[in-house]
This record gives sequence, C-alpha cells and structure tokens, in this order.
Amino acid sequence: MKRSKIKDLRNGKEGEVLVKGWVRTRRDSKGGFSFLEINDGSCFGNIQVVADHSLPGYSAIEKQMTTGSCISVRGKLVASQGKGQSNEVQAIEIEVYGPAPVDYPLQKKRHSFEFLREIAHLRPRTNTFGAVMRVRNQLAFSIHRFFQERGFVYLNTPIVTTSDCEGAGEMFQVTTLDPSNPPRVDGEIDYSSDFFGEKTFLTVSGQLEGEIFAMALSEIYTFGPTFRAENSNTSRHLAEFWMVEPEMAFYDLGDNMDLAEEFIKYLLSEVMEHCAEDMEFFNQRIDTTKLETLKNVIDNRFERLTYSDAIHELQKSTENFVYPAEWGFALQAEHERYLSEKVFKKPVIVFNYPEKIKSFYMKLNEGGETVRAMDVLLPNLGEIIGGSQREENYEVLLQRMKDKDLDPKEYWWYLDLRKFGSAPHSGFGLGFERLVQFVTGMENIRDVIPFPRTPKHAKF
RNA sequence: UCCGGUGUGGCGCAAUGGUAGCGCAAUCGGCUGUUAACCGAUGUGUUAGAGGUUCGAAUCCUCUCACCGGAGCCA
Repeated sequence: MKRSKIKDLRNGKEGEVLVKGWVRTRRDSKGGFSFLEINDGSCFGNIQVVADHSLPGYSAIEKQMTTGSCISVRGKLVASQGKGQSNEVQAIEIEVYGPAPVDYPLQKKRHSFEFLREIAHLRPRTNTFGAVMRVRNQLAFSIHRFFQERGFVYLNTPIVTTSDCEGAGEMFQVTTLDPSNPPRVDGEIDYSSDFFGEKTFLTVSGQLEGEIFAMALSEIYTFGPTFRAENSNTSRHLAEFWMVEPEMAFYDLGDNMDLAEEFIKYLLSEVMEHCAEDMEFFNQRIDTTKLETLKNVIDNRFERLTYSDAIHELQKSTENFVYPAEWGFALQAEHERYLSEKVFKKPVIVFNYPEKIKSFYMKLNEGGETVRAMDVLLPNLGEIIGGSQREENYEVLLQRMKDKDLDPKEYWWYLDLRKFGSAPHSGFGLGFERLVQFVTGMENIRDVIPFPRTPKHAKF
C-alpha cells in the first residue's frame, strides 16, 4: 500500500490509508485506546491516530510510542468523533520504526530557540522550525520562478575566488597547505605551491562574475552560498549565508529599484498564497502583526528618497540619535530604523549615496559627489537589499579604482568588460536569510537557516 | 571586536550572604472520545569552570568559557 502524506490526509477521502511519521504527543484513554498525533513535515498540522489497545501486538509496542518516536500506521481515515480535527485515522496495524527513549530532548512543551540551536539535529521536528523550513523552501522556489518568468538566466558563480579585495568584507582563506608548516620563500608563505597556485578565498559576492554574464545574456541571477569572515555577533549576520544577486544589462538605477520592489512583493504574495497554514502560525505565535505587515508591504509603493533627502529628514527630526545624521557619513542602524519604522512605516529605498562611502564599481553621478547606489530597508529588519547601477565607463572606473587604492591589474577582466562592448547595467544583492526572517518574524537569523555558521560556531 | 546582561534538576525560571525551591516534562497510579488533556504520588542538582573574600557564597570579588541583547561591519 502506498504511503499518504499527512498534508493530503487532512482533507482526504474516507478509506484505508498508510501514514508514517513522528509522534508529537500522545493522550491515553483508559477506555482502552490512545490518541497519537503524528507529523511528517508535509504540513504544519498533525493527524490524529486512534489506537485501540486490542490491536494485535499493541501491548508490545505501547511503551515505545512516546513523543519523538517514528511509527507507521495502516488504518481507516474516518470523520473524527471529537472536536479539533475533521478527520482521523482509526489504526488497524501499527509498526514502530524507531522508538524515542525518555531522554529524547524535545518533550511536548515549549523550548527556547537558544536551547533548540544546541540540538540542531532535532529542532527540525518542532512546529516552528518545520514552518520556517517550509516557508524558506517556498521562498527559494519563488525566487527562481520570479526570475525564470522574466527570462533571467540562472548563473552559478564560483565559490572559490582569487580576488581578495572585493570590499564586501573579511574573507575566509582556502588552502591545502599545512598550516603548521607552510612552504616559504624568503620568510613569506609560498602560495605558488598551494592547490590553485595562488592565494584563494571563499566568495563574498558573485557580483563581479555575474556582470560578465549579464554582458552576454542580458539578465542573469545567482542564488548561492556566500561567506564573510567578519566577527559579527548579531541577530542578522551569518558567516555563511545565501544571497540572490540579479545583474541586468540596460537597467538604470530606476529600473533596478523597480525590479527590487516587484521582486519582494512577488515573494511575499507567493508565501501568503502557498504557505497559508504556516503563516497563520507565525502570525499567532511569533508576531501578531505579521500578516498585516506583509499585506502592507505588498499593497503600498516603497518610499524612495535620495540619501541627501534622508539626511535632511533625519536632521529635522526631534529624535535623539546616538549619532547625529551628517551628510557624507553612513546611515546608522538607528537612522534606517527611524526612516522605515517611524517616518514612512513601510519599506524605504534610499539611493544616490555619497561616493566616498560606497564601492568603486558603483556608477558616478554627474558632479561626482554621489553614486547610483540603493539600499532597500525593511521595518524591524533593516537592510535587505543593497545594489547599484554599475560604472560602465572604462576611464571613470579605472580612476575610481586608483582613488580607492585598488590594483587595476587584479581587475583586468572586470575592466575588459568596459573596454569591449560596455553597456549600462545594474544589479543588487538580497540576503536570503534576512528575507526568511522578515517573512516569518523570527527574531534571530540563526533560527531561519538549517545549520547556522557564526563566529565560534560550525557544529553539525 | 566594543558595550550591557545572563549562566541554578531534562527544559523554563525563583531564591541577593544563613537548610537550593516552583512550574513544565519524565516515571507510577487514577479518570476521560482525548486534543497545550485532567487529578494524585514519586525521583531529579559538583548552582558554567578556576581561584579568592567570609564563621558561612547560587548570591560579593578576579579570571576563563558559553549564550543572549545592542553597536560596528554588511545581505
């Protein structure tokens, strides 16, 4: 007999079924039967199994069917006599695949997310983490769908890279040399005998390589792991995270912002439609304003203002900032929060940042004071997208590299893109885990990725 | 990395210098088409680690470690 998923059983037709899953809780009735709630992760809800104690072999397995154990149940799907569920499975035959002894850490009670992180191998079996992972999966799928529907080409940029000065953050080094005894020449480590024959790192961004393919296929996107060796200890930073980076030829900054806004709205709509039950849970237990917030983001135009206007807005406010806003300096987290949470109460896109505080590849505006960069700021989360129109003029780009003390020789191929058939183009990067955070309302980014990597943490 | 906080039975927490306790979970029993089941009983501790002050330390001091929150960096 074919196994049914609980997702299908919950609205299924009456008849004989086979269901397999993990026992979430059990309630015994001394009337001679037990209620077992089974979950197989196919949906948020459980299915109730009614197990009569007169079942063949029941007494032998009764003690094994505890919270956490895995069982297989053949039975009849029938309308439930009790309240709380429309239907249930009347067991005919039960097999225990794997019992869970009394030291099973996930008992039927609330556990803190901090505790669950210590048992990352078992936390997928909780309500919250199961819901997070289904939403995460939907978002990943919808990201591909969004771009595929628009003719973007999915591109795999390299994980191992040689550029050590992309400016996006500290990098993890990749080497096969013996750290306790590396080969040396004149006291310096000799990387010519390393695996790749030179010093290599894990990527901090696929953008530069993405531009190569945008200059041929017009619209591409990457969706892959990204590594930053920053000693960041916050609820929104990971050392290993997933980033989505579209890169589009012939897009100016306005087109770029349009795409980013459409993208986020599309993803939120998809989740509301396809993960209704999980989202209902987040709205009840994690953040009671979640559904309302998501609807607001979908229905309202993102506020767009220039960096200069943002500074002006901050300076005229009566808010007591730890760091007063001043033109030419980066916006502080408190500034970004004030704009998105207090002034506009919706997503905000700040653009045209001072040239001095942004990367070399961003297109210089007329006058040379600002560059065509943009950040999308979400209420209660902060920056979720950072992007820009890229500098396509060879001479200007070369000069900016020199101004920022970068060696043009290391970027010879990047410069070549401007030398041969250059085109105006733009792109942005979206932090995937931050998106999952925003959608679910989970406060800590470590609880929206299966295996979080943070400073001092690479377990599991 | 900086600032602040926390670390006590399996889990969540209380005890602020004087006999370490409560809730949940667990175990046993009772009851019930139950559903965060309910009622009763039982067991559970090197108070993160090391050192110090004190007649006496979970509590005060020093160091180490871990975790949490905020900042910086950014996605």
